[in-house]
Amino acid sequence: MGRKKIELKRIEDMCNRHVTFCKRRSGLIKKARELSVLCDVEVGLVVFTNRGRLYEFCSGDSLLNIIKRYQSHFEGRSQSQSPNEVDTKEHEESEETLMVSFGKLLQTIQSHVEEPDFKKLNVNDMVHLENQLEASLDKIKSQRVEAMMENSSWIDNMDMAIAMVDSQL
Amino acid sequence: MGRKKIELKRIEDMCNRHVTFCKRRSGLIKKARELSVLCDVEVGLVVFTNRGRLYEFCSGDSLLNIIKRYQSHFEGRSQSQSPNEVDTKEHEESEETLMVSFGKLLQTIQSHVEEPDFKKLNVNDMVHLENQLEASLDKIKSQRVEAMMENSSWIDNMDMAIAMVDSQL
DNA sequence: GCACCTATTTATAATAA
DNA sequence: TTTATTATAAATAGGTG
Repeated sequence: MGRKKIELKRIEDMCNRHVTFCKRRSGLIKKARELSVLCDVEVGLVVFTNRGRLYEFCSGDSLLNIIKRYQSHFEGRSQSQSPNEVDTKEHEESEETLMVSFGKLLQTIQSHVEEPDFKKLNVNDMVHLENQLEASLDKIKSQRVEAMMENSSWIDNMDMAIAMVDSQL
Repeated sequence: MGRKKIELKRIEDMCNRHVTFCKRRSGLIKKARELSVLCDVEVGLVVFTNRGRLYEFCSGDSLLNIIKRYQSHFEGRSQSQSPNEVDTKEHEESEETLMVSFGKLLQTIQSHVEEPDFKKLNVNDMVHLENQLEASLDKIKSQRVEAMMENSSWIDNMDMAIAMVDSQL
């Protein structure tokens, strides 16, 4: 709905993409609010930019409440995949290999970080490292998700586990 | 956008309300998908009817991941400050502090990875580590983007830099 | 980044099936 | 509930300040 019809794919021009993001983000939030008011339903919405910026909307007090409600919706059953955009990834890579390469990657990054002039690290190198780290993270996540599928009681002791890790860090 | 303009308040006629809900719900989800594709952002959306029925959308694998990311966004600060439509950007953190904490995080993960029974690491711990790593990555990225803004010639020697890093890894 | 503009495209209200 | 129609209201692409 504009001067021109646009394709449904990532807008490549970064500047244009950002302008469109600003406009459509506010449009989406407006629609979410209208739906919640007109139809008397609870709506929760979160948007993460790739820079890690967060935008959110919720119809009630706090999104955390809606999230709780969402999570409790799945308690006691095996986690089913969300119907949208089902992921078909390749899980062929062995866990062993995956972890070794991830470890090496971490070492490389660590050595960079430990350098006193890390801040002067070439920005291009950082981009590359970020991308590799992200890719590794994705693979590990997908493996974890698989593990979760097999052990559906994982959510029960979540709080305890988080507390434990917190104390370690 | 219809034959008539309607007020922004709860539709009292239950039948009409439900028809409107069906139409607008699908419209909202369509908009959410478009935003995520066009602007390359992560979007999570949940809708609860007052009868407890759930409708959801997310741009990635699972809403649970987006929720985790959302929750980790608020870790380590005063809780319960999540007002609607708030742009939560905190770039106040000094680069120095940022890199130190990132380094510590890497060390922690590294020690986990190096353990022989890393594969048996509790899945919940891994989720937590993933989230922290992701958050750190986001912050570093945004700082890098800022740096790029100031030095716009960065793209020129991108290929060379990537080749260099490749040979290091 | 935001506010405004205008030509177009989209969403949808009313209605019926 | 979903689907189709169609007149109309809204959203928004591209642009300017």
